[in-house]
Amino acid sequence: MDKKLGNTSHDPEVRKGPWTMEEDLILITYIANHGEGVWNSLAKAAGLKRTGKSCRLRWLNYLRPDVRRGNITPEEQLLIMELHAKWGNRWSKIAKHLPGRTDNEIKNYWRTRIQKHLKQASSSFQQQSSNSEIIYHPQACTSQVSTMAQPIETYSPPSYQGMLDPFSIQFPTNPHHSSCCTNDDDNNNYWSMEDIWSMQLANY
DNA sequence: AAGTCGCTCAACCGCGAACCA
DNA sequence: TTGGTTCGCGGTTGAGCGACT
Repeated sequence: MDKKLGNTSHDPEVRKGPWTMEEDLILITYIANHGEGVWNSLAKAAGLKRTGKSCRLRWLNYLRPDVRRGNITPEEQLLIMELHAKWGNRWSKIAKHLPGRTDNEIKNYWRTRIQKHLKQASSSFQQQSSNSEIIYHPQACTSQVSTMAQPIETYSPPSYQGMLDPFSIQFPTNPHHSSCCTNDDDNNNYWSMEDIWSMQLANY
């Protein structure tokens, strides 16, 4: 039993997995009326069969009205790299400097994009270059920052450029739309935050 | 067309910190 | 001070989807 939570993970009453639109609406409506915080009691009071933890995560990472969705901009990417070089994996701290971005989003972005490319870059670096200076170590919290003051595209070694194409910067066509949920025509199974918020406002 | 692979990201888990009675 | 509860963080997992074979 997880003593940190009011509910146990074995509790059949506790729902896990993806949130439904109905659950989202309940959570949004409840927070709109009562405010956020005290997540365990909030979950109970709202009638959600979720842990407080799950509610908090859902709200902070997805439902909050000020959450920015869409691709990370070059400026944001640059900032993430600078701050990561300074602080390491302090995602929440980094997220505070990127308005509308969540720690989870930044963490995922780092792991799936930046870290992967940095690893590849550094390995190709080590293989073919003895006089090049490795300017960044993904895991080194105290690594030099000064040379990081540019996006990956420009600080990467020449041998690395070719593989940057898929990593090239893409500006979001609609920053309010989640890339995974509303990026195509048939969103039968998904809903955008605009949908949810318009429904919530209608209920409010 | 079907199967496989790789990538992305939402969500979960475990732990330590903070808070409170 | 102590023990219980809640919060917040960082690491990890797994479903979904597109690309590739």
